[in-house]
Amino acid sequence: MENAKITPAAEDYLRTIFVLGEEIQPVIAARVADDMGVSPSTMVMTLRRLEGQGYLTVERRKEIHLTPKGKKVAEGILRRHFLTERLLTDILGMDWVKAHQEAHRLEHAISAEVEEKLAKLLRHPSTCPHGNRIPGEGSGSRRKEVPLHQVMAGKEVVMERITEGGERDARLLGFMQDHHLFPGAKIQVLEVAPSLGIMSLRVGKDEFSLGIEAAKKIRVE
Amino acid sequence: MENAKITPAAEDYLRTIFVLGEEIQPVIAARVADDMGVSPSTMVMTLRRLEGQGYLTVERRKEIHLTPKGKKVAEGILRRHFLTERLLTDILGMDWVKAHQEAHRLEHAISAEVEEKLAKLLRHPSTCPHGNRIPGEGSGSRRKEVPLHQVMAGKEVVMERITEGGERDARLLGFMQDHHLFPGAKIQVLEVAPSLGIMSLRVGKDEFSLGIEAAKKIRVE
DNA sequence: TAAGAACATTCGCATATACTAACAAAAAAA
DNA sequence: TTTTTTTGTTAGTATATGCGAATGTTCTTA
Repeated sequence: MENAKITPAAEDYLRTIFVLGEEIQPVIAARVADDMGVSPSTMVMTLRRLEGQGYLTVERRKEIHLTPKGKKVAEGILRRHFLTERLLTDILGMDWVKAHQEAHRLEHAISAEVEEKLAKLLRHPSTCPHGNRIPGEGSGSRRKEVPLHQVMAGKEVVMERITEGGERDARLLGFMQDHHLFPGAKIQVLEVAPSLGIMSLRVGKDEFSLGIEAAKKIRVE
Repeated sequence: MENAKITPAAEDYLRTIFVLGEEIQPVIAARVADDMGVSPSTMVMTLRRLEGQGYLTVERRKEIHLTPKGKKVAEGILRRHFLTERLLTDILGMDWVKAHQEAHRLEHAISAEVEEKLAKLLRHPSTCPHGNRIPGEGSGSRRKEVPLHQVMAGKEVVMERITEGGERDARLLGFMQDHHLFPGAKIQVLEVAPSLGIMSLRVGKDEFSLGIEAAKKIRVE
């Protein structure tokens, strides 16, 4: 087949569309443009190119759907992203916050062979440092997870992961690092105040508040 | 200053010009174009851009000279290239031949911070796997080295490095790997036949011939 | 249903990179 | 010095990415 070389930018679009598709129902150009911080006109052109290259289709209702080919690219880039994050944190000792940004650049330069060696070196980790599943490692034995903001006051839950979307929020990541909110951490939900858009949490002996919007990006239990 | 972001392609040009400058006297557009496998017209346009951005100057005699700014970029990319090669060979267990090619892509995606962590993890290696000095590590305590093709028959020498230019020759790299011609290897020069363009070597108990042209890319003693 | 908000599209433009083809200039060889 | 070879330069094209401004569509909501 036309195993045409794909550009970093195209990989980013496909990844975004894929990730977005796991969170919102109809993935539409405006959503993607928002997410990528790109103008509407650029979006139109890019979608045309990607459609022409067989990575996706745009339905009558303007819904964007990845083809198997496009999905494969998206999962591949996600996998390399997560493996790179693990390399950066586990082997190079880089912190949570930066690892994501750095991986975002490196992921496009990693070949199938390096990807393989990396997975081996890291002993085939099943998740990235932020708790997200690494495509292609282990089966989908994902426990039932709940967004943190839906947990009722009084309950204790275990932090599972930050969504892919949340990973890009450096401030949130930094905040979580400061409060030791890592995957596996036990969280006590003290209070939920939707009217204020805030919830109170305790991790260990540390009590603090978190915005509901931010809590939506954290999955627990 | 105008700390403009530099593109991967520009980094490659600057690196090539820098490396070429260590091997041939007047670095001229045609040389660089050859080396990069790019058309003359592309070369002209690119040189204009790079000159306009203050990375280099083109003298009256068409000689290309890097400015301090350009040299800094070139050394930086070389340093990241070599560190990446070490990561690939020493940590990931990748072979000599592939490490170079892979590093060539990864080097452009490595930030100052990752570079630092990498150097630390690798314990500040002074050379790349092919024996080339890593800029910024240790002083220039380079022993006097000689191109292999200038060694007279009967002498025994120690393999020092493959030049940066030679690193890109995958065939040569593979050949050397097959014959255990790594930095530090002892080489006995059995015969030199310039008329045939060939010289005979012995490494351990392995005797073989090598082209003079290839030998020029190997530095010994 | 009419108005406004949200979304998509077109147009014109810009940059970095690269090519071919034609042509000009300079350097080296005969 | 004349010829040949090597180099450099222009011009015209192309692709991938991106922008803003103007214009259409479509959807929602009052």
